[in-house]
Amino acid sequence: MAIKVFIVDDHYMVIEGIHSLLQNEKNIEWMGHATNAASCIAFLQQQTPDVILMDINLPDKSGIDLCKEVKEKFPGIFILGLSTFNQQSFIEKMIGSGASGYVLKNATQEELIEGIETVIKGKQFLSFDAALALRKPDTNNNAPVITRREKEVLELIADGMTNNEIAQKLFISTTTVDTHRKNLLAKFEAKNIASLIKVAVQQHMI
Amino acid sequence: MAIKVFIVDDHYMVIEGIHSLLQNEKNIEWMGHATNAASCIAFLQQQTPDVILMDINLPDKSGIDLCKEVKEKFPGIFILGLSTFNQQSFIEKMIGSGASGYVLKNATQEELIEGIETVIKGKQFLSFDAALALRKPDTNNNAPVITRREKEVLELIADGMTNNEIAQKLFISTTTVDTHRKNLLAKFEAKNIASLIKVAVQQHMI
DNA sequence: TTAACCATCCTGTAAAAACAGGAGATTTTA
DNA sequence: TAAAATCTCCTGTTTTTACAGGATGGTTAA
Repeated sequence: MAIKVFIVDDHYMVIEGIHSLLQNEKNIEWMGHATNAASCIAFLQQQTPDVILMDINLPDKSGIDLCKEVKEKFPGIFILGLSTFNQQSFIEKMIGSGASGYVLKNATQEELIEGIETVIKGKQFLSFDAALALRKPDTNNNAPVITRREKEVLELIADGMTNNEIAQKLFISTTTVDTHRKNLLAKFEAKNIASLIKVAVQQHMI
Repeated sequence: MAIKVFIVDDHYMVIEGIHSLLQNEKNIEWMGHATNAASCIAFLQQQTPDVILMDINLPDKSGIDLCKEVKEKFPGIFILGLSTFNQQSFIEKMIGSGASGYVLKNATQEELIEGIETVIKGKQFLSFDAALALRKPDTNNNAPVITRREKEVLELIADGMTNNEIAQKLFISTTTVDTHRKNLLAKFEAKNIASLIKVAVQQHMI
């Protein structure tokens, strides 16, 4: 029996690309597509695919949230994440929300089909690059591990607040905020906040 | 005579999608694809397409730079930008670098073909959404227009350099760097450099 | 050909960040 | 439980930014 595949992505060209990659596979049945989370849910109330290929960037809600919703309402459906980003945090969140794996949009036909055939068996599938990212944490990635409080302070700094303002907002001393700032600079190996913010935004940490 | 089309995009699924959208068009000849700027240039030294569909995000250099390079070396080729982003600044830069227009990746088959057929005549083509973005300047987009020198200074600030260091690097006075910094803060309506850098990186200005 | 814009430079002051070098209390984890 | 990590706080000093309010010459575009 063919594997029933449905796709959710807001880019028509990606939908067409995947359709094209899968159309000659006898083992795979194309059920159609949705370009947003709402119409995906509407479709699932009518029909039940085996695997959903799901973008993490949708116009109405994030793929991570949609993933969670689908897994709650339709736990039997396997979800394979789909994204241009190769970010450890996204991969982890997607899998944390119930996805069985992850395929990059620059994956080949073979990888895509292998991914679908792997997750249908209940196994996990990670694209080559994605697997690499999970296996060696923070090698190329100079984004450090920061604590919850440090992240909180960092976000307020990035919003333009001074140490004093942050201290008042968090009900802590200005010197404490300064310490967090100091530790952030050390962890990022940054010379000042300007270069730190650049890296943090580029790494999607804020 | 069929229009010879070449595509540069690092996502295999997008390449497949466009191929699929164009394969039944008798008026269009598919020349193939490149997944990075270097192999695109190498291809152009062998063969000459009429239109290049070009992503703005490539692994080795930005589509904006590649666009400039192609137009210098092969001025007869028309370039149609291709992106998931619908950012005014990107559209403007792409066209400023010699592109004849812009198609979004969520465009339909009709839009894509219309785009190709329009630019081949030497006319400009802008996707519906892109045209809208150009028509209402800076409604959603709070990214200001900055000068070349300001951008240069901004990038050095984001790299962690102080006013003094930047002044030495650019052979100008520290007070001049301070003035640029002052003007940047005013243009971005930012309280300090931290919040400015955040916005600049998010808007892909640096 | 003016006006607008751009890049350059200046003096001065106040605020904030960066840097050094601590230390105590709590929470997490091995 | 003991070590490690985290969060909290402190006193200083130096460097850097931010802000105010100018000015000059050059380029560009109505």
